[in-house]
Amino acid sequence: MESLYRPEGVERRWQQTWETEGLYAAGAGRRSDESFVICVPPPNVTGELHMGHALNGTIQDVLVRWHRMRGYDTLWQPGYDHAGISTQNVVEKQLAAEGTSRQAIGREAFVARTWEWLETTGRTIMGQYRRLGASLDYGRERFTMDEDYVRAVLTFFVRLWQRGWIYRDNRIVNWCPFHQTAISDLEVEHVETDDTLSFVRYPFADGDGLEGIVVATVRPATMLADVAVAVHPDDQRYAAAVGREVVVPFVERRVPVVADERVDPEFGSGALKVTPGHDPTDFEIGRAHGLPEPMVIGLDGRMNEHAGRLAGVSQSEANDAVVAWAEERGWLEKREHYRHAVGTCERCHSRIEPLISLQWWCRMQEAVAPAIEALRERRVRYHPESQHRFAISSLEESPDWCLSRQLWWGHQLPIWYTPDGAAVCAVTEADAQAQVGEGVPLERDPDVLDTWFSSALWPYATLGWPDETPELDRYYPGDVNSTAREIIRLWENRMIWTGLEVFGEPPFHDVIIHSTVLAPDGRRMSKSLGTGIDPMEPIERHGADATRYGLLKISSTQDVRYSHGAIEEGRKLANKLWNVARLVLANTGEAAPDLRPRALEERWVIARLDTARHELEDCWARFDFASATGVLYHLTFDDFCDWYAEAVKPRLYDRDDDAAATALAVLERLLALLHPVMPHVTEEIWSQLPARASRLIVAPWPEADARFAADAAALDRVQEAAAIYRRSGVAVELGTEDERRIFEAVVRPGRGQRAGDVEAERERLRKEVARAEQMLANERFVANAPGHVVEAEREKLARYRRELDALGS
RNA sequence: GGGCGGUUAGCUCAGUUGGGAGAGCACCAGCUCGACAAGCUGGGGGUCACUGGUUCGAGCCCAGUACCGCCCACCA
Repeated sequence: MESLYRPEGVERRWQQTWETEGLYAAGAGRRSDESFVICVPPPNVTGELHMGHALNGTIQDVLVRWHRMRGYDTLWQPGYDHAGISTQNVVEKQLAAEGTSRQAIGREAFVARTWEWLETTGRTIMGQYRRLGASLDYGRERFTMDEDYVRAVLTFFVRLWQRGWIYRDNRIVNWCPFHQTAISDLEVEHVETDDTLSFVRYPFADGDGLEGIVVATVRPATMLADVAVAVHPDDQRYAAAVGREVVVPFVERRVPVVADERVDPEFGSGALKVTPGHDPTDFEIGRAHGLPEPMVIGLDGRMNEHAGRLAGVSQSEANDAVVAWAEERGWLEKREHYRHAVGTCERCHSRIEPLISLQWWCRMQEAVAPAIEALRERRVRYHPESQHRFAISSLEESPDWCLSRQLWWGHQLPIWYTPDGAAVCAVTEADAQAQVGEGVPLERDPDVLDTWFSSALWPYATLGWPDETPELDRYYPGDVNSTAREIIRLWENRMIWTGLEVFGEPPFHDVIIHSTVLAPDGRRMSKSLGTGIDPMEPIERHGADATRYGLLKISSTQDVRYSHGAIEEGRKLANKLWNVARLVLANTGEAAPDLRPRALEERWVIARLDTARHELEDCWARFDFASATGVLYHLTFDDFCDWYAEAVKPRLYDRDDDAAATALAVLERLLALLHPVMPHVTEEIWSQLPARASRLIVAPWPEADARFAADAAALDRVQEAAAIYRRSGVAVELGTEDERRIFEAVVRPGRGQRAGDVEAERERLRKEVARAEQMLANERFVANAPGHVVEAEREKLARYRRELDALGS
């Protein structure tokens, strides 16, 4: 064994071994009927592992490995999301580079081309998960476009249809002119943008031309589709105007002035031009007042055929034309700089065009009610608690879900139209035909479903639903789900309500919302900012174990900075472990692991290991992974290496059989405790221990062992004496042979120890004594402080006095 | 605008019923002994963002302020 632990080869070797030996598969090492199930958030099939995946993968793997060691039937379900827009985007770009387009090659060829691309280039992340040491059951990989999965999606859609929650309506949507599709509110990214606010006068139709109402707009081109001017009902400035008519500039159309509470009297002039066709608020006002809904902007983002002489021109040209027209007539009051948030497509960053379009929707209110109840009753709990409240309020606010997308890559809607326009919904065309009768021609709706629709079924569609499968029976409902904060609405909440809809039970009982990992400078990690750090880099440099440890260590709060130091600490820990194992292995001869504690340091370290076991279990149960790393670090460095190993070392050199057998046994326990976080180095060392019954990955998690709990403080006197000696050079008298032996072994007095400063140490202790005396002399403290606090203070005082006494005065 | 998180050592961060300010890294010094390309030991270094309040006692609880960040949001 080399003295420097080199993770590269070791980690890859174990990753392969575990997988080929079937130890990642569901049920490996199972010793109990209880199951433990996590489904991985299906990454985009086009994507690569980023830091968030690495942290999330580590968190899930720790829980899975811990439960596997405890004998649960564990299943960690892997797979991919087809990522509708994203994937279509990639392939379209390729086609563009080849001088063609999806329209040119047609839908069938396009979909075939996408599949082809996926086979060659997609699906890279699971390889990266393997490199992280993630013990997913890779043999069960599922894809949201698998044949069976598609059937699940369509079946669920039909179910919603039968519930009466699916409807088709002309409503305002977020239209991406680049992707040529509607996208949901949640896919719109608001970006601060510099703009110009134009104040334009709308003269009264029956006035002399100078009077009128001034409105403010950043998009003068939409004036062509204005159907009213709205003011707040309580706004006295305009009270007299309500009911009159004004003339829309440029188009010179007469429109009414209406009163509506959605208008903010504080903004601009307090009057709002109403354009139901191109603005969400205006759309609502329009519907409330029964106004028409003309549109002047087309699906390509340019002015359409209803824009009169501006038809075909760009919006910015149209803006200029309208403003110029108003200015010529003196109807332009002013223009001012204006900075505001503009909706953009999160994939292509095109400016979103709100426009009215005919789409399929899902009514949400009734659908999510059971989920809200489940969350309130804590049958599902989000962690941390703040996210639980957020999840509930998100569900309460659920707007109807726009399900249709004008894409080709995805699950085509299971809806067919008859020649007279009636829509029927069925999983297969044959079923649809049966509904309308033989001989009636049917045409399938060309749209596909929102990508998140299929993700919402992930926990059970991966287990074979809608068929009744043994997997579904055994592994649904699952246990935990872990994901990023930003997809609580998009994914997490939807899995909960669909699971309740189908099974009456939520798909898991705990949801971990993990930290967002920011760049070291505190900015968001992103490719476009150049702040991204590829997790493969620390993995290759310092090892997956070190990276896992480091990511868990920093994951204490909701936004955390990536820290190289934390990963470095993980590397140190792995190296330390490796070396203490060398010490033990090199000096235990033919001994086999057997717990035969004969000496103080052995009973003590067993007690310490048991305390750490308990603390770790507590951490895992509370999903407090950051604290767990601290427990492991101090257990290894301070307790195991600095005290136990140093104390027992001379006995190992002397070939003490009991010490050797015990050393191997306590090392086993240490490795088991570390395994969920640092699986590779622990398995590597484990494989070199004699008499292995199994791999560490499926070895039993240490049982509670309270036999030596009373010895947890056994080294206190020695540790006290060591501290005094190291600072002052004075060796304090110790009571027992064991204590003196350990002191000699660990502190090694006389070997290069510098003189120390006795007087400085006395002074330090005198101050402590004085402070403690003062505390205890304070009657209010003694009367009000909890008993254990006062008692602790008394003990401290006694100890300091003892130590001072030992130094002589 | 709403919600949430953060502000503690040079850096990254712990600090869980309020009870002597901590860790890792970095820095300085000593040691080097048969695991440790290092390790061990000791040390310097902090108005716990700010202002009030509650309390015998506040990093922690309350009110407010200021910055930083994340998410959400239709103010044209």
